[in-house]
Amino acid sequence: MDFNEKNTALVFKAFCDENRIKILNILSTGEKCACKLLEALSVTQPTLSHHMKILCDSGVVSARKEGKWMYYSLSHEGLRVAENYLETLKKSEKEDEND
Amino acid sequence: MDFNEKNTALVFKAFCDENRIKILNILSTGEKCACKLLEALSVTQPTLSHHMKILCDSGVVSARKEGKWMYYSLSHEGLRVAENYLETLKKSEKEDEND
DNA sequence: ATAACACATAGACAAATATCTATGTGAGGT
DNA sequence: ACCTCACATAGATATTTGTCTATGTGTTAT
Repeated sequence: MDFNEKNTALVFKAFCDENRIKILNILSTGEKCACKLLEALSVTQPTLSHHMKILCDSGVVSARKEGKWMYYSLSHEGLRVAENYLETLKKSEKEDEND
Repeated sequence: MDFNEKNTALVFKAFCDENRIKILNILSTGEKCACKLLEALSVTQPTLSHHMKILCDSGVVSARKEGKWMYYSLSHEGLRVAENYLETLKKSEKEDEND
């Protein structure tokens, strides 16, 4: 479980933009087509595409192509990386209390 | 538990910069003085100050003044907000499976 | 009171990022 | 083959952000 700072920051890039949070919230209700996300977001299609790339790169979202459509969904493994980091922060603190 | 997108993004700003991750990692071993953080970071003092402000604003770090020194530590409540959001994402997904 | 120290704030600047328009790509339908 | 549709990529631009130098503020020591 090696957390270098750069990678950790990359994972959390997924969560530090308002539009991406909106996207994540929508995906939390299940897999969605890109066109559905586009309807909900008041940005242009290339802008959505840009955010989806960041979300996929961070590992928090996974993509699936079906014909001409792209389907996006939350990645449990990606979410777990973020959760694990937060957990690690808390755990170290507890260990410190024993010093 | 109202998560508006802007606030949620704000909380996660804490985690999406490499230097701030370094700071959080250090704070995970317990409360530290600003000067200790400065030693560890190869940035100038005002830059550190800038990052500490972001971390405090996000709620993930809390500050304490003692004489001329500032002491920073992780805030469990702040971390919990981040954790809760991640948890919410996963939970909604599960609920969706029952549709 | 003055000086020194620890940190914050202001302002400048470069790099990164979010957004757009225009265009490319690849899959289906006619 | 051609067109259309859904999405990606390229490139331009404005905004945001990370960093610096210079300076301000408040605390402690002399």
